[in-house]
Amino acid sequence: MEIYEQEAKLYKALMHPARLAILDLLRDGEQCVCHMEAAFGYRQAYISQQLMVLKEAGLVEVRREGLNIYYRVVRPEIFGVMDAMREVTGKRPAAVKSKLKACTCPNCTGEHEISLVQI
Amino acid sequence: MEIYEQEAKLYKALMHPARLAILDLLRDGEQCVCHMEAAFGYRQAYISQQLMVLKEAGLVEVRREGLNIYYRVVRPEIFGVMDAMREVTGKRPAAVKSKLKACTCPNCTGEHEISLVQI
DNA sequence: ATACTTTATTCAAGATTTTGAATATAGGTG
DNA sequence: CACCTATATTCAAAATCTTGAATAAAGTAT
Repeated sequence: MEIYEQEAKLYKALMHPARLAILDLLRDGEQCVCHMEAAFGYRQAYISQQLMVLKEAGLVEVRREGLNIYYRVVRPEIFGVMDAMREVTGKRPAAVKSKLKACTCPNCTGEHEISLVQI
Repeated sequence: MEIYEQEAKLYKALMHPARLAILDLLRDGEQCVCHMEAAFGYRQAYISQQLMVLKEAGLVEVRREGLNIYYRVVRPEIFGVMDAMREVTGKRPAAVKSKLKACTCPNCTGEHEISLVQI
């Protein structure tokens, strides 16, 4: 039964709305924590806690660049799981382009456009 | 964010080894509770509790036939989620043919062979 | 060094899950 | 009806999850 235990742990990592939202935001590549604050309006400590859960599950990894810390998904197959779940519910989340104004990371201030969550 | 909440509830239903095992057993059609007792060695009350979780999540439904009660999956798309998760872990569970000896339901006593979990 | 920014950790109270034990219910049989 | 069998429900203690508040740490800039 230990395979089921391993799977159960991964489902547990997905078992939270904020973590699902974070993973969706990471679909098109790494994002800094400030992005997630700006996108969702959660407090920083809260996001950091949820990111730790994803990291302990082995789903994301971290990279530091100056002041900012970027998270990325290291098991892209997890998006297959999320897509399959949307076949069950029949719904998909809206893009999160809105309310990204407050982010101050170098990727966002000025030059490039905000990346969307395209599903 | 309510879509994420709905998804999170479904992941929560999958977040338990016993429930994953039960769903695998239901891959090839309905099974009575006694099957699950025989297949996994869990006590009856325990299985019944896990089945209630799956039922409340809307993943399974029930049919009574005489003394026996048969559960079946009503959202087969959930198997797509489970298969996708096995792409993440790279492992798949073994068939559960073994230890089904003790089951006494009419489908098992004598006439037909036990159905396997074929993935 | 000092101050500031970004992110991480710790702590604790409340909520929820897990699990076993005991008991209840519902249908079948004699 | 009395009894048996198969399954469901209830209850409670232990474990875990959630969430906010406070604080720490690590890097940058002056």
